[in-house]
Parts: sequence; structure tokens; C-alpha cells
Amino acid sequence: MKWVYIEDIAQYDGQDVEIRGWVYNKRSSGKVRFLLVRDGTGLVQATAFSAEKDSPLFQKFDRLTQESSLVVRGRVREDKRAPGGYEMTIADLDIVQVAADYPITLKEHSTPFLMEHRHLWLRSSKQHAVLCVRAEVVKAIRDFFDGRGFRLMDTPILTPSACEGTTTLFETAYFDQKAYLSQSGQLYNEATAMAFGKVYCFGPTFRAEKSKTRRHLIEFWMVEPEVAFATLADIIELGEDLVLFIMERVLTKRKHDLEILERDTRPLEAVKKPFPRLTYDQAVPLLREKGSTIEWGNDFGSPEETLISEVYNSPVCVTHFPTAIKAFYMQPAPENPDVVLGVDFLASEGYGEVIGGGQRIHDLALLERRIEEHKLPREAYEWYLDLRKYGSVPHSGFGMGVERMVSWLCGIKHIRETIPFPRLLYRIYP
RNA sequence: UCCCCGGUAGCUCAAUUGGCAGAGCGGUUGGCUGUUAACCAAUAGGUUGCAGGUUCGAGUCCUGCCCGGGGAGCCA
Repeated sequence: MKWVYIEDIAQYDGQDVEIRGWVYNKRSSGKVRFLLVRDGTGLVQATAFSAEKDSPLFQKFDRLTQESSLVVRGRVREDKRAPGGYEMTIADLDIVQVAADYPITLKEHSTPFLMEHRHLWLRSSKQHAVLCVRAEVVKAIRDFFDGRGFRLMDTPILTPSACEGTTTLFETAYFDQKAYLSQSGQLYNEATAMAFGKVYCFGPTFRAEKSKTRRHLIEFWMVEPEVAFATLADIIELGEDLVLFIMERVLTKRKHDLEILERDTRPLEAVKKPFPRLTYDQAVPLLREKGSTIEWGNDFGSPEETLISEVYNSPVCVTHFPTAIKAFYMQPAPENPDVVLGVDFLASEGYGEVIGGGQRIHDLALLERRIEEHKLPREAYEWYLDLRKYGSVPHSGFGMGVERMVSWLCGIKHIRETIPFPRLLYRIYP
């Protein structure tokens, strides 16, 4: 008998097939038995009928517990009463293993309990849906950049020095030296961009920040494109196109998962190019008008991001932040060196910053001065300064946080559910 | 690091002013020919996070600690 996956079951209407999976739930009603089977691709109801209640099939059925593994064989038929619209009439079943008391029931559980059982929680339908969306987002990101002639240039995870500060780095032994886990591939991206023109890196990044909010992970995935000769305006457009590309892909290919998540997709469908642009100078009075106490020169906090996303029914691009609060490599605006050519993309519906980036300093003398002002060890940046000695050009790039994007698309409030095994401030298990 | 909240059965939660520690789910047993987190009946299940204190009496009040959740700062 043919082994098929549940996601393909509609193609086998009227045929005998075999499904290999796990018990999601079961119900019995005298001489009828209902089994909800999942196989990783979907859920299907399998039904067993028998005139005698002690039939061998029923005896096997009654031994099954939640999450027991099994092989069921039977005929597929359309049935409106079944969840999913198709049902299998069980001819025979083999038990692979009878599961011990499964801790996660179909009833409510607290977050600490579910996080403790994350390795099992992944089997639940909503977690399954979120992670399918994540996989689709990752695929969309790669398709987007590969389709536009970007070269994937992976940057190292073990690095000899900080990209920005030094307080948020994980330190590790590197034989007789110290190494740090990467918190951004950007500096290396600038080198590969000068070699390949358009590049991106995509991988995990690590920040030892004692952040304990629904928007932060200690280990998260970031995609970072870098484009030689691109200006701030070019990179903003690239970011818009990327966001729209991912959104369209997920809305078409993961529609079913968004339904499972009960995501109202109308706000996502309404997102259009161009996103509203707002300079920092314009944002500050707007925020104060809405009740924020922000002063010119302060960075946005999460309340400020939420306020802005409430004003616009769209993602918003905020640009030209004060030089003092941004990274050392940010290019000052030509008309006003107190602000930089940087951009933050704030997602709609209060999902916060999903993209941050901008134009990098390409002038050697200015970059040297900034490294000094930020009290960074010059010797660690010699290679980086070389990029400004040998054919320096204006260039720009950004970083997009995968988990924040997934959380926005899925309408999931907490970022920890958007990665299979989240690393959090007080949780590294499982 | 700081602020707020919580910890009672396997799970989710109750417990009046400090006065017999309970319910639903899950488990087990039985019943039911179309269930949708099925339903009905019965049943087992407790070091109330840990240590100390107040009291005739503490799940409840006090002190310290541990663990977790939400937020700030910082950021994607």
C-alpha cells in the first residue's frame, strides 16, 4: 500500500493508502472510533467501525495514547464532517510505540510549562504553523536576493573584535586568544560587497544583552544585504521590496497556516509601496504631540515605535537619526552632520523595528576619526580601514531580523515562538 | 541592572476575616454507532517553590532566598 503524506491526501480520494504518524487526539463512541492523526504535514481523521466492541482493531485502538506513533492503512474518502474535509476509514493499524503520559494536552497550559517542553510543544498545531511560516520567510529571503543577483557571502560567527560596543558580546576562548560571537556580519559584508558588488549574509547572531521583552532573543537570525555604490534612498527601496516580496509569498503559500493562527491578514494585504518616510526631526514633535516625553537626541524606545505605528496604517521608514546615538560607521548627512543617513523600518500594528541600516562612511579620514571618538581599538579595524584605502565607494546595507518579521506576519505577540528553540535571558533549556 | 506580578494535584486554576486543601482537564475503570478540545458515570491523585518567624491555628501575615512571567534600558 502506498505511503502518502496528509498534505497530499486529497489526491488519493477513493484509494487505499498508508499514513505514518502520531496520535493527535482520539474519541470513541461505542462502536465507532475516531483518531486524529498528524504526520508533520497535516492532520487527518481516521475512523474505525466495528460491530463487536472487542474486535482486534478496537483492541489496538484502545491502547493508543496521545502522541503514540503508528501506521494506519485504509481508504480515503471525502467527508464534510471530518476536520480537513477528508477522512480515512481504517482497515488496519500498526502501533509503532505507545507513548507514555504526554505532558501537553489540548487544554490550556502556561507559557513556562510550554517553554519547558518546547521540544514537544513544536508538535502543536499553532507552533507548527508559525514554524512553517518561518521556513517560508527564510526561503523567500533567499529567493529575493538570489533573484536580484546578490551573492550569498557568509560571514564568520567567531570574530576577534566587537562590531559596535563590547558590553553585549559573548566571549569565548579561541585557543590562546579571545573570540566573540558575532552580533552582525556587517563589517565583513562591506569587504565582500567591494569584491562582489551586491552581497548578503544570513545567519545567527548573538547579543548578550539582558533584554527580557517579547521582542528580544539572545540568539536570533538576521539577513544583511550590502550594496556597493548604493545610497540611503537605494537601500530603503530594497528594504521595501524585500518586505513586500516576503509578505506576498507568505500570504499565498502559507495561507492555511495563517488561518490556523487566526491571523487577520487584511492589514498585511493593505501594505503597499512606498512606505511613509519620516525623518527623526519630523518624528520627535509628532511623538511629543501624541504624549511621548522624548527629547531631540534620545533614541526611540519601544513606546515611541508603537506610537508611530499607530499613526500610520503601514510600515514606516524613519531616517536621519542623531549621529550621537548611532554606530560609528554611519555616514553623516551632507546637509547636516548632526544626523546620519540611517533608516529604521517600523512594522505596522506595533510589531516594532524589523529593519535597521543605512549608508556607511566611505571617507578614510572621517572613519579614522570616528573610530577614535568611539574609543575603539584601531588595530582591530585596520582591515576595515583598508576598504577605504583601496577603491572606496559610497555603500549601504541593512539588517532584517527574521524572528521579528515572522512574528509580525503571524500576529504572534512573543518572538520566542518564532524560532524552534529560543535562547532567552533566563532560559537555555531545552 | 532596575520596576511590577506570580509559584496550591501531571496541567489550568479556586480556597470568604488566618479556621476541614477543592474543581475542571489529563490518568484509570465502565457506558454510548459520527465524534469535532466529544459526552455520561465512577475512581485514584497533595512536603501549598525553599528556609525561618508570628499565632491556639498559616496556602493565606512577616523576613530572606530560589525559580518563572511582564516591562524599562539596548537593539533586529
